[in-house]
Amino acid sequence: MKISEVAELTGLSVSTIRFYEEFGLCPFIQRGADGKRRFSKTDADWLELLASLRATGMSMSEMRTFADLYASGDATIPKRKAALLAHRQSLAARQAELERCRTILDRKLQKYDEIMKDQK
Amino acid sequence: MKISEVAELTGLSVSTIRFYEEFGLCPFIQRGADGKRRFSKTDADWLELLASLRATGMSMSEMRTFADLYASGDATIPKRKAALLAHRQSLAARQAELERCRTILDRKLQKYDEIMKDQK
DNA sequence: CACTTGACCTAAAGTAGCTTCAGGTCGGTA
DNA sequence: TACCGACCTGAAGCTACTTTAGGTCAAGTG
Repeated sequence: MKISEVAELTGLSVSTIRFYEEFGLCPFIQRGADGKRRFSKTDADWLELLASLRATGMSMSEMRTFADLYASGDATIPKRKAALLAHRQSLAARQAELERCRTILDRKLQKYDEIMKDQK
Repeated sequence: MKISEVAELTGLSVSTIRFYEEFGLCPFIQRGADGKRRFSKTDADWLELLASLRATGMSMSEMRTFADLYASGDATIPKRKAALLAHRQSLAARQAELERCRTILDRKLQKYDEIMKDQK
């Protein structure tokens, strides 16, 4: 798979994928004889997971910790599971926070409606 | 109201509030004779709204546009309402995206469970 | 009464997470 | 053969803050 295809698939930009690789988030990417990156299905799945973690607020350094576990093989799966469970918790908190902000926006919209009604 | 109290109230840091003022996001902050910022209830409410907008992904430049409308008085309320409605749409999209990411995490957690079960 | 502490101030530098740019190498096509 | 588009690297630029350095002032303490 080419880098542009993985970008399409994951929603990450081509630059971001290269940036992640340089940062050590995807350790196993092979190169063809032409020097270009070749992504396996596994690589693509891994990047999709990284994209979800990033989109839900995991920091680069946490992601690197997670990637280091990934690079160390299946023995680290319990640790990876624990990390994902913890992150799921923080995601729930983030979702609750977004809901809270939504009610603030909605209240503000209501106030605007009242003001506009009064002025008529 | 002191800056530290507004920080407490809004969840913004003291530095962020100063940064927002310098950037022109809160035009009406008065200073005491001692040179310190004094926040009215209205100022605090405005910063709370800014905090919600920021937390839900509005950019600084969009926030400035919004703040400029705010500074121009009640005549701009219809425009402000339109801006908030548009932003509410993008918030909904963001929430949907978080849900999507959550299912990806959950699927991954399930896979981990299967692998760990197989190994026993 | 001197002294320290703590909240505030400004201006400037540092940071995270990307994106954009400059400059170069290929393989395919008109 | 000459150009196009996708890839490459390394470095600079950008956004939204945070941290640091250095200073003022009021209040509390020995």
